[in-house]
Amino acid sequence: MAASIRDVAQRAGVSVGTVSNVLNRPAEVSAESVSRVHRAIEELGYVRNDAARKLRAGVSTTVGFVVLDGQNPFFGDVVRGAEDEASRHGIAVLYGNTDEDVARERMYLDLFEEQQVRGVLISPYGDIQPRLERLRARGIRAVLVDRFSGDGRFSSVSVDSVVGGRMAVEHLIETGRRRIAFVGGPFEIRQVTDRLAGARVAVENSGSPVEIEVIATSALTVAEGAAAGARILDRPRRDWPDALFAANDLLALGLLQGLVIDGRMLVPHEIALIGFDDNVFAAAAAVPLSSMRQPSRMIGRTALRVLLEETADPDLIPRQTVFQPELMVRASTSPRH
Amino acid sequence: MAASIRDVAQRAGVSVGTVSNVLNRPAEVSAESVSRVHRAIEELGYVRNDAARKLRAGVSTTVGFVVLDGQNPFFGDVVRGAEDEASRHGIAVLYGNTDEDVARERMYLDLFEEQQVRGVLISPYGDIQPRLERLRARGIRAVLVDRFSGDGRFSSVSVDSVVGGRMAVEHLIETGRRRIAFVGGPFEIRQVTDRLAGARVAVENSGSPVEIEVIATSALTVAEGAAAGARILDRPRRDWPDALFAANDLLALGLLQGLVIDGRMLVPHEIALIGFDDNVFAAAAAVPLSSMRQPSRMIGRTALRVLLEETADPDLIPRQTVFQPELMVRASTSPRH
DNA sequence: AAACACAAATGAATCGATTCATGTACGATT
DNA sequence: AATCGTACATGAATCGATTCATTTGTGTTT
Repeated sequence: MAASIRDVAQRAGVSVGTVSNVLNRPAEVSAESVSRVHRAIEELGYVRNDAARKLRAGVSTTVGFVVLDGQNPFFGDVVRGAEDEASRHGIAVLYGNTDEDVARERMYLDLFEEQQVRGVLISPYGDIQPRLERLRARGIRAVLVDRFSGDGRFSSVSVDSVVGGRMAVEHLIETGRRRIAFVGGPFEIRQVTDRLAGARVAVENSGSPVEIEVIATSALTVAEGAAAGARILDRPRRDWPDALFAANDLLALGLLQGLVIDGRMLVPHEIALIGFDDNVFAAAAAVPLSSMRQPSRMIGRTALRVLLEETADPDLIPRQTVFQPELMVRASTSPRH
Repeated sequence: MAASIRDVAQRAGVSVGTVSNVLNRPAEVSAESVSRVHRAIEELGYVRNDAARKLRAGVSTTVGFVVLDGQNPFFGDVVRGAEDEASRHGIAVLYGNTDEDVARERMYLDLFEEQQVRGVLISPYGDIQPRLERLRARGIRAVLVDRFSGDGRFSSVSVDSVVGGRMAVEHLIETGRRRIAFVGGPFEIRQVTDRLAGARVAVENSGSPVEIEVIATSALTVAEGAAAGARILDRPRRDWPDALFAANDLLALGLLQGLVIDGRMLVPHEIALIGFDDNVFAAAAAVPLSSMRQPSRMIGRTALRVLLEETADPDLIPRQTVFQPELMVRASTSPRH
């Protein structure tokens, strides 16, 4: 059997209370005891039992992160940022992927509640306000990630998607495009509707006669992007848009692939293309992809930091952190000639 | 305060033992009691305290997964597969990213040990055999992922990288290439050396006068791939290889980007290119990328299943599961003309 | 020498779920 | 009527770390 704190105490010739103090508040213990206890720990290969610790002290060393789409490099980066910050505090990130599925989302929240995690980061899909309220009643705080908390009941860390959508389309208009299509969906995802809303604002603000249409997809994936691209090419040429704004880079990369005819890229000469997220593959695409950069890692770090601050001081009122996206101009939106 | 099992017992008018039985072995409890207990649980919003459960029963509902490179879509898929299987068993995956850093790897293993996870999945970087032995001594089993366990002390689930490397280069040779460069590194990563070894086998087996050189990279990333591509173009044209085998798709996609001159792709006409992993972005690249497909999700699922079987029956002896990679031929390795 | 202050160490009580030896009730069997 | 078997239910003991009221020890002050 693994050594317990009692074994360590016996070996070091001190009481269990002292061992616990060495572990948790060494300043209150004599140097002599500290070193004896450490030696005993070393010799026995003692490892603290987190379950017992959590049970008695009520503190947990894990936070849960419920992620919308684990395949998306953007979320990979966000998780990575949260993890970086967490590891600095000796905290582990329990990670759950919902894949835009309400049942899975619910399951992970249940699991985290049983585990009594220190707190929860979540990029929500369904309407989970009630669940989060319940968690809070239990003393588990939540921070929304990549999603603004409309009513301010929870803290959030996100990027302004409306502004991002506007900037993207303004850029398309400035470079001379007039027939713009927004490619994205499903519209249950808040980021999608926000980006579209921003796009519409840009169109309305432009003095020029710009048209915008919506091409709906059923998911934000490469495959859906490619399919949407093929659908566009099926139309008579005069009905083609001259610019595409994809709701994220996965779609955009799929579109890029779909917009190849006989090995000839239509991008950017016939059709400009801009994505959202600026993931690692955007710059690396054969036609380097213009995109709206989100500080993904920073979002993760910040969300974790906010969460820890809130759990440290439960009286803190929720706050919304909003980052601004940044336009990355690359070849896929070069003006024609 | 949150309701405990005692509160539930009181409300339902039964003993705590009965409540526990309802939760864990309902067959041994009368239907009457079951329904009363369920009603009480409902009314109180009772949620089981996992810490107390783990402390007493010694069973954990989490497994740890130590991942080499969380940014890599390949590992994203593997994690996803493990998660799918786990959620089916009501188990959560604690996930830690090492980013090819020995210290981080160690940190996560410590954390998992404290948490007394049910078991550990790990795609190892450093030499962790001793750590895993120690975990086992504590009753925590480990399964190696994407890495064959040389001495058979642990179970493993992986793809035969040597065979994969051989198949990739055989394909290059069959399509008429003769000056092959292997692009990859660091060589601390076992998969890299295995793939190179396979490549060498293919060269030796070929009757033809095929040359192979090694272009080393310091990481398996898109950026490193692009840099390697630029280095190749810096050479006088007669020293160019006519085919590249990249150790993974991230490198290959970077190479693709690097091998663009004045908007003209050198791939596949001047240089053929094949990657490894067949990640989502491979098929979507502007020059669709030939690659060695690994059943990534299946690897994750299988690893988790093996782990659960072993923890259920500690007497099981370790077994090695090896999948075969599959050659996906796309435009990037088309014969010239 | 007595009184006091302070530092350090002690160990029993505690967190909440599980387990298991023991108890109870009731019908079946002799 | 006595005995037995079965089905349920009970509740005290337990897991291991933490906490805190108490004790012990040492030095200082009067």
